[in-house]
Amino acid sequence: MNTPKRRNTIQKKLVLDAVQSLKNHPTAEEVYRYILMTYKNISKGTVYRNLNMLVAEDVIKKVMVVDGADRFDHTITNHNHVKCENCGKVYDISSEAGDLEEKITSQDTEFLRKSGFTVSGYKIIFTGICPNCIKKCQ
Amino acid sequence: MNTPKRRNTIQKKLVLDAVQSLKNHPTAEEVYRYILMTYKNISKGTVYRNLNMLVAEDVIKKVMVVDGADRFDHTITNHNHVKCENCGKVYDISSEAGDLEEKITSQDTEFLRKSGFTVSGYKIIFTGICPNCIKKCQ
DNA sequence: GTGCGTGCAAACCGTTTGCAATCGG
DNA sequence: CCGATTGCAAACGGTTTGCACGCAC
Repeated sequence: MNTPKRRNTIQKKLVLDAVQSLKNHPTAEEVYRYILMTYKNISKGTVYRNLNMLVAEDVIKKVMVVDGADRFDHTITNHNHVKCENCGKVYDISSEAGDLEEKITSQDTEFLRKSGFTVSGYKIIFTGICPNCIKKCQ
Repeated sequence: MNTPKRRNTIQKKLVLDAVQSLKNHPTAEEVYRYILMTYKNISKGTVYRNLNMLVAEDVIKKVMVVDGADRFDHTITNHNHVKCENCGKVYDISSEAGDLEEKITSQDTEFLRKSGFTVSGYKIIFTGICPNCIKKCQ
C-alpha cells in the first residue's frame, strides 16, 4: 500500500481551519492572509503544500474557476458553483444538484462511453450576477 | 459605438490559420510553434494578443480547461469537451449536446434565478481516459 | 535519531504589458 | 501620415521547488 506517513503539524491544522472558517471558497492567498492574523510565521509555500495535501487526502476540494487563482472548498459533498462576474465571489448551488447530476452523467457520459472513453467525472461552473451586485448596480 | 478599427495583419491571419489547422484545441504555445515553422519572425506576445482579439471578435473560442494553459477552439458553435487525464488532449463532444444544454439551463439556472441570481451561462468539462490511451494502457 | 514538513527565496509557467519601431489604411 | 499592431523583453500573478533547518514521531 502507499500510505505515506503524514504528520500533524500546526501549520496543516491552521490551513484546514482557515478553509473551514473562510466559507466562501477562499484562494490560497486568502487562506495565507487569514492564518497570518493569528500565526505570524507561516510561509506561503507551506500554505500551498498543505492545501494540495488536503485535496489529495480528500479533506477539501479544489473548485474549478474560469480564470484567476484556484479556490478551495471545505465542503466535500458534490455540488456546483456560480461565479459572480461582477464581484468575483463563488457561491454554492446546494439545490437540486442531485437531479442535475443524474441527467448529466446519464446522458453525456453515455455518448462518451459509446465513443470509447472512460468517463471519470465532470466539472461545471455557472456565471452570472449575484443578488448583492444586482442591488448595487440598480 | 465602440468598434475599434481593426487591421488585417499577416500575423493575425497566421494565428487564425493556425487555430483552424491545429484542430485539437491548441494552446497559445502550440499556435506559436506552428506559426514559427513557416514564419520565423513572430513573437509570442503577438500570438497572445491576436488570440485574445479573435476571441473578443467571436471568431474563435477559449476552452475552459481544469488546469494548464488556455486552449483555443476554431469551432464557435456550442459544444462541450472531455479532457483525457492521461495524455491531456481535449476532445469535442459533438453529440446530443443540445439536449443536455436544455436540461442544464432549465434546471439549475431556474434554481439560481429563484435565489436572485442573473445567470449568463455555464461551462462544463468532462474528465476521463480517451480511446487511444485505453489501448496503450492495456 | 530519522526523515517529513517547514521557512525562505528563487524558479517556474502562462500570460500581459511598456516601449520604440513598423506598416496597414 | 496617423495610429493600430508588431517584436522584444521585462514584469506579472499564481504556484512549485531546492535547500538547510527544525520539529513530530
